[in-house]
Formats: sequence, C-alpha cells, structure tokens
Amino acid sequence: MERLLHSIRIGINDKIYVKDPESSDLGKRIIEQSILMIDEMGFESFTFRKLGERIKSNESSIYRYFENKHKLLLYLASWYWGWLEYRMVFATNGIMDRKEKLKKAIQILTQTVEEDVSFSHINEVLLNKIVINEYSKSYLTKEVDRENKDGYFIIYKRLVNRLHEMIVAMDGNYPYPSSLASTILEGSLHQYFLREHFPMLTDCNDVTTPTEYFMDLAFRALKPTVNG
Amino acid sequence: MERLLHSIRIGINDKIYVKDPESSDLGKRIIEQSILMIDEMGFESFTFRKLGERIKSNESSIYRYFENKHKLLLYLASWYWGWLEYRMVFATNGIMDRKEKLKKAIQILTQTVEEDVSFSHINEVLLNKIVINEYSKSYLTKEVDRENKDGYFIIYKRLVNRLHEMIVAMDGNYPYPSSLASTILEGSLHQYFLREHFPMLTDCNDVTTPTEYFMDLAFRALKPTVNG
DNA sequence: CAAATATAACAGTATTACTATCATATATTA
DNA sequence: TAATATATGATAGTAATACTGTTATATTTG
Repeated sequence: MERLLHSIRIGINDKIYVKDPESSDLGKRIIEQSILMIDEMGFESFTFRKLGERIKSNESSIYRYFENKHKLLLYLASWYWGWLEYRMVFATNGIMDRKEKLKKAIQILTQTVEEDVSFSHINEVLLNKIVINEYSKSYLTKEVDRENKDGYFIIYKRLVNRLHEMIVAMDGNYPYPSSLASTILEGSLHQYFLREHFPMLTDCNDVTTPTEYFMDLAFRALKPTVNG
Repeated sequence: MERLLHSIRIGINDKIYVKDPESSDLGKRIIEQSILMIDEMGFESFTFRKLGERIKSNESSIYRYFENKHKLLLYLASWYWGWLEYRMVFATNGIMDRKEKLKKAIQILTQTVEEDVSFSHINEVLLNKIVINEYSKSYLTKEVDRENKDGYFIIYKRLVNRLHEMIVAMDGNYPYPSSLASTILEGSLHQYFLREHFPMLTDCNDVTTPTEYFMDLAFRALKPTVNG
C-alpha cells in the first residue's frame, strides 16, 4: 500500500496548469515548496515572487507552469482530493458489508493524515492542513461557475459522489444522501479548523476526533436497507 | 416584530471599526453601498477606491471608518450574526417545549432571508448572500487567533453557543452538541452555496431546503431527555 | 462668530500581479 | 559535432492595490 501510493499519479485536469509540474524538476520544486510556503505564511501572503526567491528560480518561470496562484491552489486541492479518493477506493475495495464499507470510507475521508507517508515531493500532512485552511477560497469566488464548467472541481465532485453512493447503498430510504456526503467532507475540514482555533465551538479535541463525531452522526441518521 | 427589528441596534465590538459607521450619514452609506458592491463584484474585486467612487466620497474618508476591507467584512458579518441572534432569541423566547424551541431555532438559523425586511440602510437579503459567499474568508486567515482574542467573532460564538445549549436542553445525552451546533450553522451556509453552484453535491433545490435537511438530521441524532 | 470636527482632494509609496524581451543554459536531432 | 529547439534566468516595465500623509474646504457645535 505504502509503496503503491508512492508511485501513483493523480490525473489532474490539464486546463489547471500551463505546463505539467510533474514533467520537470522545476515543476516539482514549485509544488514541493509552494506547499511549505502556503502552510507557513497562508495563501494571502504567498506570492510567486517569494516562491521564486525560495526555490532560487525566476518569477516568470513559475508563470510558465501556473497562470496565477489561484490555479496553483486548484492544482494542490485536486491532487489532495485525488489522493484521498485513491486511498478511499483502495481501502473500501474488498468490503462486502455495506455498513462496514461506508464506515471505512468515512474513516479515511475524515481522518487527518497523521504520519508523513510521502516519499515524493508532496508532503501530504501539510497539504491536508492547507486544504483545511484554504480550500474554501478556491471555490468561494465569482468565477466558480465558469471554473466548474471547465472541470476544475471534478475530482472533489467525484469523491462526494462516491460517498453519496455508499450512503444510498446502505440506506436507500435516507432522503438526503448527497447533502450528508457533502456535509461530512466539508464539515470535517471545518471541525478540524474549529478544534485548532475555536475549541468552544466543537466537541473535537485531543481525545475526540471529527471522525468519531461524523461516524456517530452518519449512523444515527442512517438505517440499513434490507437488501432486495 | 417588523417594527422592532427596524429599530434594533446590533452591539458590535468597537475594535472592529475606527469610527462607528452608525454615527454618521457617510458611515451608513459606506455600509449600505459596500453590501451592494460586495454582492455584485465579490469580496476580492471590491476595493475602498471603487466604493469611494460609488458613494461619491473619498477613499481616505472610508479609511477613517475601517482600517481595511477585511475589518469591514468582519463588521458586516458581526452585524448579520447579531441580527440572526436577535431574531432567534425573539422567536424562541416564549416556547417552553424544548423540542419545539430547538426546532424554531434551527428554522430561523438555517432559513434564507426571503423578503426584504430592511427598513434601514442594511439589506439583509444581500447580506445573507454575502455571508454565504464570503464569511469563511473572514476567519480562514493567519490572523484568526489574534482577532479571536480581540473578540471579533464573539457574536458568532455566542450564537453557536445558544444553539448548543438548546441541543443540550433537549438531549442531555448527546455527546457532540457543540459540533452539531457549529455543523448546522456552517453547514447550512454551505448547502446554500452548493444549491447555487454544485447542485449535484446537495439534495437541496427549489422544493427541498437546507432547513428541512438539517431539521431532519438534528432530530435523527437527538432523542428527548426525560426531564428530571 | 469662532473653534472644532468631518470630509474631500490630491499626492505619494511599497507591493502585487502580472507581461514582455532578451540572454543563456541544456537537451534533442540531423 | 553542429544546428536547433526548448527551458529557464535576468531584467524591465505596467496597472492596480492598499494604503499614508498633507492640505483645503465644508459642516457642526459651543
């Protein structure tokens, strides 16, 4: 599993980038260091000029990979969701019991990436933090409909849909499977954020995880459908 | 009720502004027109220069009310949550039955502001749209802990806490009342956003509302506590 | 009417988010 | 190996942003 993950390639919509960052050493350094820098200074303070200084490359060279930092964020987010999707599909693959399958999916999707599983240039632990702190900014824009049309959110949508399908498989009578799926994914990012910055607004802490909360919530809401 | 709402004043942390915008005609025009402009062009494209042109005032005059547009957003958001809090407290005030009280609270908090109830310079319908599209940006920053310490999010926190208390009152055994409260508030903003831009990711549409979804979810999760 | 205060007008600065041009290094292929 | 294509680097430049500062002119208040 570990080994497999090291060599997977996440298929990202090629409209997001100008030149594929996986195709060169400079491209990989752009990805690697932008993750470190966005984590350190936040997306607002992060600029291509600063990134250029950091990787000892030129600002204009970075523009040859990404039109702007917004597109870079879309790339990082797509990679993250693609990576999570892969892990989820892999982990739930052999499970026949629908409840167990959904359980495993929720576990993978709402868990933090605790240990650094990365072998490559991408640090998934930091990328997870970036998604918690910055992902909303990638779609809360006036361009969201055009960018959605261009397929920039396709991996995220596919992931929500996979969860939706597992919910329907377990309880075909539940009336809000899509909303529950999107609530679990978005809500878990939010609970992690609250745990860090607004502990009064969450029950999640060192001992209780967002995973436990959403696992409990989902199975209070869902009742197994008797298979036909 | 309508009349009362027209004359209420939301008590907003005076560190958020340099000069109280409620204290002058220019201040009110800043609030009034910034709501219209942020709704039209989005928070990123909105600038004090443009606002100055629109209200035929000077950029530097606007800076005498708000340090920057981020603080203005915090002001608008605080006003919105304060207004919602007022409506919720008012609407649930006389209700003795704990389940009915919580129901009413969830209804007020997750409903859109359908009709323009505004009498004053604040358009609550547009403000609700702004909160859906921009609120996350007010706290997803590197300054969140300092700003939280300075009390910039106090009204929102109080609102989540009120909902938390109603949840506990109805079901004292439920283990995640804070998380459920924050999920309902944040999640309903998210479901409204999805309904508008990612309809595949939600079951909410013209006939099904986020209110129905969260009402159903909350009461699947909670079971009345037998009063002692 | 005088004094205080609020607002307007204008200028100026550092930074951002790019775009453009040209030079040079490296890789490819003929 | 020379010619050529491609990638990257260095440098300059532009319009816009996010302010700050100064001075002039209204408007309010005592």
